[in-house]
Amino acid sequence: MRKKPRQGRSRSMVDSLVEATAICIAEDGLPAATAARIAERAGVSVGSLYQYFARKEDLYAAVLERITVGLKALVAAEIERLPNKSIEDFVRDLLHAVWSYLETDRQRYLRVTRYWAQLDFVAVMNDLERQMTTALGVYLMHHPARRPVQDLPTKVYVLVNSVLFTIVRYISEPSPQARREQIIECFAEMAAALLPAPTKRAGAGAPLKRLPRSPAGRSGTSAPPAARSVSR
Amino acid sequence: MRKKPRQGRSRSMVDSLVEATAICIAEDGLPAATAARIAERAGVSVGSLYQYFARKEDLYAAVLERITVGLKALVAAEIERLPNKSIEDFVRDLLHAVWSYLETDRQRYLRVTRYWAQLDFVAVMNDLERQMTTALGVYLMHHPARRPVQDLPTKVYVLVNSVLFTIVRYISEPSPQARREQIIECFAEMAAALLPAPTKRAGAGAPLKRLPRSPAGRSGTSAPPAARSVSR
DNA sequence: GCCTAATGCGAATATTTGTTCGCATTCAAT
DNA sequence: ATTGAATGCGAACAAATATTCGCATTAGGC
Repeated sequence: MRKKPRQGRSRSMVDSLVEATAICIAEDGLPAATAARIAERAGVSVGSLYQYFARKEDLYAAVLERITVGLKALVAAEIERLPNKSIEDFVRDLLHAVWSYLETDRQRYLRVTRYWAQLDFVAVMNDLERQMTTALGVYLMHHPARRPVQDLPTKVYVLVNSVLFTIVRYISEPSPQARREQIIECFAEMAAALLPAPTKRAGAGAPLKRLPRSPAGRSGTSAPPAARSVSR
Repeated sequence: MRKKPRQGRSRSMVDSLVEATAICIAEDGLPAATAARIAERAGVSVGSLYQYFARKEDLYAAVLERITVGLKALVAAEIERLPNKSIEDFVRDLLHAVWSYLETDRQRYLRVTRYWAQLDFVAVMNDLERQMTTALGVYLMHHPARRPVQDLPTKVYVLVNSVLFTIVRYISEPSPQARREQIIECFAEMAAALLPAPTKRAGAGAPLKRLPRSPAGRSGTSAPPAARSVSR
């Protein structure tokens, strides 16, 4: 950012500029998000735009930052609740939360994320991965299954990528065949298969049937005392 | 295409133009793939370019077409061999093939695919999905498991998207933690969990351990006749 | 109410890009 | 060798875009 907004009006202008950028990208695509159009949408002049953002890429970065902050907070909050849940419920709840978040404001964030290759979304995903890996690592240490989980980082890498990109892709073509609920269930199943749950019943590692969204996570595993959440 | 190349030299020019477009996109990104740059890379003039392609978007489409043809052929070939394999082996082999294909020529195709949102890659993915869904539907009809597979189209949708985007993402940031082999194994495991194999051994539905790439699929299942339902 | 720094403006500039057009060159059939 | 069509060229044009700059307006402390 070229200059810091000191007064109230300029702060709100910067804010509406970032928002306008997000709208432009979401509605007309990244190439159409030009300086002039963004300024117009924000109701300010281009001159004012360049007073706070040296290059238009900085605006893109600001949008990404805005998305990221919310996303990270949300994931952190879900991780906080992980110790009391089964992996399956954790994934289910996390996905519902993430999906809802990305869908706010007519899927604004979701549509922006389509251009991840040209924005710098990889950094965000790396963070998410790290966060998830350590959290799940701790969880699995406290809920040891008969069969230890191997290659946890790889599995998290695959799961995080799969989830995010599938959601993003879903808005590009909602596929009448697959509804949101089904997709989420599918991922819950996949995660449970990859990270075997702490054998709550003596049966096989694979989940038997998926219940119609159990009332609340609460699969009676009392969180072991030591080693709390792994917030960052 | 504006005009059809009749003579040999023009045909090869069109070809080198498409190739140059792919290289430009792969190496410097879609926004940098301008008409002038593409023509220069192809060693022809812009005038010649516009003699065969009315708009530069047509060039992008041609690149996508080129990628698609190979990809579809490859998938079709793997599907051909599906009946004699386990799901796990099928996924493993398919992924190796797809990955290798997308990696040819310094990952040229892979890098192009990053811009799927701006090219028209959704149509390709829809095709792949359809192809896979019917193939797996037939397979599951002939290899009924104890627990019937539900929501096959959804699962295929999720798997196809997950696989493709994870591969594409992998080249953006190879993630030292996860190597290619591990990722493929991971997907094989996921697929096997989602589409329960025809219980080759009496044990649980989930695969016990992943063997170090069994010599050849050949899971001796002589297709049972009757065929169970594959609910969709 | 005054004054200075902060803010806001939008016409103007310099590049970049997509696309066209008239002319030169080459091909292939005769 | 001749000839007409196909091909190739790149300067030229128009539109879009990023970014700047001098000037007008406003806010908030005194």
